[in-house]
Parts: sequence; structure tokens; C-alpha cells
Amino acid sequence: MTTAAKQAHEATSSTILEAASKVFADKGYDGARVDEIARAAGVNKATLYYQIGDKEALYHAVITRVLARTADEVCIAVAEANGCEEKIRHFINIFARQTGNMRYTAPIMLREIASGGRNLPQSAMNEMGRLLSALGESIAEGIQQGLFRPVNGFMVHMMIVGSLMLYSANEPIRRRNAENNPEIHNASHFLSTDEVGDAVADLVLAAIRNNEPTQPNQ
Amino acid sequence: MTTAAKQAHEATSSTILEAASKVFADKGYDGARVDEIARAAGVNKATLYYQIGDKEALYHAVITRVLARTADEVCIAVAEANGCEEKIRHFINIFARQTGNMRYTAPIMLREIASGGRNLPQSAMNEMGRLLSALGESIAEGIQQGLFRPVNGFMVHMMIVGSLMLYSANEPIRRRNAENNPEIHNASHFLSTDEVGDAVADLVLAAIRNNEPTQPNQ
DNA sequence: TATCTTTTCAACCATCTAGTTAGACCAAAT
DNA sequence: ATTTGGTCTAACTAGATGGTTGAAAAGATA
Repeated sequence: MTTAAKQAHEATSSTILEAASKVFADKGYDGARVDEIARAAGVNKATLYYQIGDKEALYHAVITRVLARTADEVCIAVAEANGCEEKIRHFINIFARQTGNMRYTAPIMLREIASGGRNLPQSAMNEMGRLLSALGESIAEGIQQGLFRPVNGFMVHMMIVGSLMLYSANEPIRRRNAENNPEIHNASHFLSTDEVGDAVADLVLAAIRNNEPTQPNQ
Repeated sequence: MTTAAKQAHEATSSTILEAASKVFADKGYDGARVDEIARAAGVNKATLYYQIGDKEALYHAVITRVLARTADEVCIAVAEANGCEEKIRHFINIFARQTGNMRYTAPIMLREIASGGRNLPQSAMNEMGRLLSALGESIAEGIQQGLFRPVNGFMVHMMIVGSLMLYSANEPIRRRNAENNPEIHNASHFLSTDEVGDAVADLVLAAIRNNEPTQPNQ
């Protein structure tokens, strides 16, 4: 394959995955129509099969891509942080940005979880594991240092990820509700991506921070 | 209609809705097969159409039922509580029980949110509103009394509901993960329904509690 | 220009599925 | 015994959908 051809392949492939992400997020695996994805990507259906494969291959590519991106961004941000609090903060802020800006991230993950991870390929599971570890280690470290209370790290993870994904995925419902009931419009229901991250970080850190600092464990 | 007939209607109808709840939770709206629901309910497909209606009517009935049950239970529990902290605690514990024991609750809600509430009938929206108010008022009251910090009540709601639904819906993935990696089995990933409620309540209350009590607002 | 490879397309098909229909069944009322 | 009203069923249909294919276009190479 020439480099020009390779680039073309890369470009179409990426266009298709981007379109597929949106459609899968919007309609779910079963609700998504391959024809619609092709149309949204502006390519013929056969091209899609030629470039990537059948519907399942397409979905696997999409979900692995979404999770890998999120895990990459989050892990980098956590690694760059100084101290446990900042690590948690970075984790939350980047996750908030990821779910807030890449609008398909949260719906795809939520649906996948709702289905019991039926379509989760191992590669995607691994990416989830990276996310879990990044936060788990930061919390364990903080507890070790006596900065955090001895909380259940997994529950904290659920809390962060749950609130951020829910808030992001909720948006259409909130908006519709605001349109239908303009009189009870509530500004606190419409925060910017960064405001959401800050609000969650504030709550989570308050939840786990050790306010009666004793000597660190050992 | 005779009372016997009425009872028969009630019974089949309920059986169908129960079966439909499971299938919709498991497969989602588009993934669910009407034939499968009928089979799961042990009735002929035509009976299902006779008793309830088409697939959409079935789904509307299911989601409204699920949300109404949850809202009912939660509202009763909150009303019975004394003081803001206890209201929050009751809210969380009952919600945890509802999502933890009625295993289809969380998946159905998560999918609905992921789809942007496309299939949410007004009746279901109202039930969601009741849930939101129950918590919102309790938090506002606590802030008013200076017991809670001036937090964003909606974000707290996202946090509670997000973590509980995520934890509940997660269960199959956690279990599969534990089976595949028995060496890193983590007890904190497998809490009982009540333990989950307590853990979340502990975290949330720590997050919003006012640790430097000043004079109440006014 | 001729040739070869990669990429795109429109039309097609086998299968699946939501929804319908015509009638069987059954209990109670006459 | 027969009618009546409600409940249920097997079998069917019309339409949609995932996936395929053979040919044509585009582009590189020589």
C-alpha cells in the first residue's frame, strides 16, 4: 500500500468511526442502523464493510477507541499531578472534560454498563482497568498518608464516574425539561464542563478528606 | 367485566410487565424482542398485544412503573425521616435498595438517560421530578439551617443516583472480572445492598456537611 | 497510454421481527 | 343447553435490516 493510500484509509476509517460513535451513542447497538452510520460518515455501506468490518467489529472499534482515549487522557493528567489531592482533581477534571466535550462518551459507556458489558471486548475491559487503577492508587496513597479518610475507593470511583457520566448524558433531558418549564429554569442544572468538574472535585474531596489529621499510617 | 376476568387481566398484565422489565433492562428497547418478552411471560404474543398494546406501549408502561415505584418508596422514606441528615440518609438507602434489589431498575434508567430520554413519557418525567424534589428540598433545608455547606443540590443528586445506579448495573461486569482475575479479588467491589447505601450516605454526608458551623442563614 | 491496485457504489437477497387475524377456549349468565 | 363476553393462541404478512457482490471509478506506476 502506498503512503497516500494508507492516509486515505486512515482518514476514511477515522471518519467512519467518528460517525459510528455518534450513532451508537444515540441509538445503542441494536438501535443503530449500519445504513445510517454509512450515511452519517458520507460513505457507501460497502466502504464501511471494506474498511472496518461488520457491525460488531465497528462497535468494538468504537468502544475501545472511546475508552482508550479517556484512559490515556486521564492517566497522563494524573501522572502530571503533584500530591494526592491534585491527582484526584486532575482525574475528575479530565474525565469531566472528556465526557462533557466528546458527547458520545457517556452514552456509550452507560449503555454498555446497562447491558452488563455484553459487548465489551477484552481490550475495552483493560482500558477500564487503567482508569480504575489510576484513581484507586491515588486514593490508597492519600489514605496511607493520612490525608484521606479510610474510604472505599471503589465507591468513590463509582461516585465520580457516575455523577459525571450522568450529568453529561442527562443534558438533553435537562434541556427539554427547561424548555417545557421555563418558569422553573434552574441555572445550577446548566454548568460548563469545567464547572462540573470543579463541583464534583469539591464534593468528592470534601467527602474523603481527613479533617482530623492524626499521624499517618506508619 | 366480571371480577374473575378483571383478576385474570390484572394477573397476566402484571406477569407481562415483569417479564418485559427484565428483557428491556437486559437488551434495551431496540434489542428487546416482543417474541422474547411473550415467551418470558409465558403468554402468546397476541395476548401481549391484547392486554397492553404495541412494543412502545409496553415500554412506556414498564418505565413509568419502575420510576413510580422508586419515587413512591423514596418519598415515603424521606417524609418519615427526622432532620435533614436523616432525610438524605433515607433517600440514599431506599434508592440503594430499590436499584440493588429490583435488578432491572438501574439498567432501564441508565439506557433511557443514554438515549437522551427519547422514550420518556411525561408520566415518567413527572416521577423523576418527584425524586429530584425530594432530595433537592432536603438539601436546601439543610443549607438553610447551616447544617450543610452551600453545595449544588443537583450535582449532589447526580452523585447519589449516579453512584448507586452505576454500582448496581455494574454488577455483572464486576463479577465477570472477578472470575477472570480471581487473584485480585477485591471484597470492596462486592457490598450488600445496605452496605452500598451506607457507604454512599457516609460519603455524601461528609461531602456536604458543614464542619465549621456558623450562624444559620438568617 | 496501458496496467494494476485500492476504493467506492447501487442493487440485491436472505433473514428476522413487529404487528394482525380468524378463531378456539372458558366461565358465567340466561 | 346455549349464548355472551372476555381471554388466549397458532399461523401469517408486510416491511425492514445486516450483509454481499460484481462492476466501475480513482489513483499510482511505468
